[in-house]
Amino acid sequence: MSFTPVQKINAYEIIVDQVEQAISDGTYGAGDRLPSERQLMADFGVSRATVREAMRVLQATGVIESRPGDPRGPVVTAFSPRVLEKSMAKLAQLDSVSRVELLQFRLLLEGHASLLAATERTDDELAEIARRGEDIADLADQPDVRFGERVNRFHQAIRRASHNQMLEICGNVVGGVMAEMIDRRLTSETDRSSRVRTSAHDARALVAAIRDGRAQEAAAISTGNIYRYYADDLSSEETRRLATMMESYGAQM
Amino acid sequence: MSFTPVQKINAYEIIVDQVEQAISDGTYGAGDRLPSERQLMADFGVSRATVREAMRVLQATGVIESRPGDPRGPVVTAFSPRVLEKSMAKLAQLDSVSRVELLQFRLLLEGHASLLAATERTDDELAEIARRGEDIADLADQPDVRFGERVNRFHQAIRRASHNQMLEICGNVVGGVMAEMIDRRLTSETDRSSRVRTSAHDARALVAAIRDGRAQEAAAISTGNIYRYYADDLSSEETRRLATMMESYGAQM
DNA sequence: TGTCGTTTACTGGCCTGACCAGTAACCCGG
DNA sequence: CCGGGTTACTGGTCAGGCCAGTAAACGACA
Repeated sequence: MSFTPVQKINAYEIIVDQVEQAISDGTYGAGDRLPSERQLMADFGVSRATVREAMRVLQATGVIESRPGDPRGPVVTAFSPRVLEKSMAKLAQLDSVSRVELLQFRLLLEGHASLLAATERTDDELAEIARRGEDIADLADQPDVRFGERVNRFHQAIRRASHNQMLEICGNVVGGVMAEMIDRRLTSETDRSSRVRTSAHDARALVAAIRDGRAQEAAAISTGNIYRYYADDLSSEETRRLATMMESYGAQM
Repeated sequence: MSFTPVQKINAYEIIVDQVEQAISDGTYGAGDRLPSERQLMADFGVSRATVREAMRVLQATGVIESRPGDPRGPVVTAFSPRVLEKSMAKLAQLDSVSRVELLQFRLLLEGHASLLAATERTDDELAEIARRGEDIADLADQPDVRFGERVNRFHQAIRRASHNQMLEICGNVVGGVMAEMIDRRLTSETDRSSRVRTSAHDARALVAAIRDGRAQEAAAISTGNIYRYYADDLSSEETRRLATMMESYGAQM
């Protein structure tokens, strides 16, 4: 016989749980309106302060949105990756998550996004990918535009064409975090222009591979490009930890 | 010239931002104590209700923990993936995410976890993996123990040995969601025992591959096993969407 | 009849002030 | 030096109130 530890639950938590339950069992769906705070206060038999704390939590976790003055009450929001992004960004910036881990994870996501995009993409998506790819080359004449962000948009189009939402969202998060890191670090102009050149070149090759459905090649190009971007800064230990993964994609190191 | 949309910021949000800022710039670190609500109320020049709403948000996002009666005030918590897990779980349970997408994503994570574990694992981790693998075989005599959960624990040990926290956390979430799906669906006893047998067999092969550092093989076994588990239920279209990925791991379909 | 401003009845945001149960440091008697 | 009671705090919750904002209902005017 085992005892389960008693965990005292605050009043506001009960409200949060009930609302989440009501949403997950379909009582409320995206776009529906919750009762007003004053109504909830009567329904749950608690004070308004307690209701408000519960609303704050639901709002912070991306479950509802509320706006002062709207007589229709708080609205149940459709899923948005905002919360996911924030917590993942926090994880990524954490000291305990090393650069290698982040890079490994990114290679993994981008590699497979390219792989899937090569077979799943529609023609419209291919066109969008190609357009974003050309945008990178244009960077050569635009010294003030952020490089990391532009490249990330290219990869974003690929992730979308993978037709896998989990992959897409997670990739967007990690890609966004790393793009920001790049733009914060990139200072030297000569360095920038050389990076623009190689990235634009890789992008064209990648677009071609995706166009022709050469999935493995697409993955190899994609991961190879990302890898080479960071290669200079890596220690030998870090390089070793990436080797197995790069090999699995058949990419050049 | 572009204008940025005005975004009204609530009082509590300002408090949240300031506290998060103070933590990210090192003013407060894990384990440190925030001032009491009454003190913060004086510091920020707001009412206690507002301070409390801010505290609730910080608590919900896993930044602080607070306990009634503690004269030392709320404690700044070390990062915990709890929030990330929750939002990830929400993503995985999203209706718009299809079975194939979830399975694709899982194959991706488990495949690379096995790949990395083969080269990065310590001896202790290998022992733990082997132990969890044998636990699966034991299931044959324990009809009441949940199959999906047990297999997930095995994979969990592998994910841990990959030495990549992002991979580990995401894998745990997706693995957990799918394990639950399995246990909800698995009813027939003859079906169960046959699945136990094949899974136990695959687990032994996987442990051996990881032990010997045969990374690619480990990934192939891992993904192959997971795939075969669901293969019967897949439509031909779903099978097609998985083919490219399975091929990239060199796994049998 | 249809349009457009105004009213109105709400909404959420925030404040004040209060009571309670819990905690841990402090202090004092042994 | 030690142990138990005291005390000064903590967070949890409540009641009631004011404000600015919103949108729907309304009514006047064309």
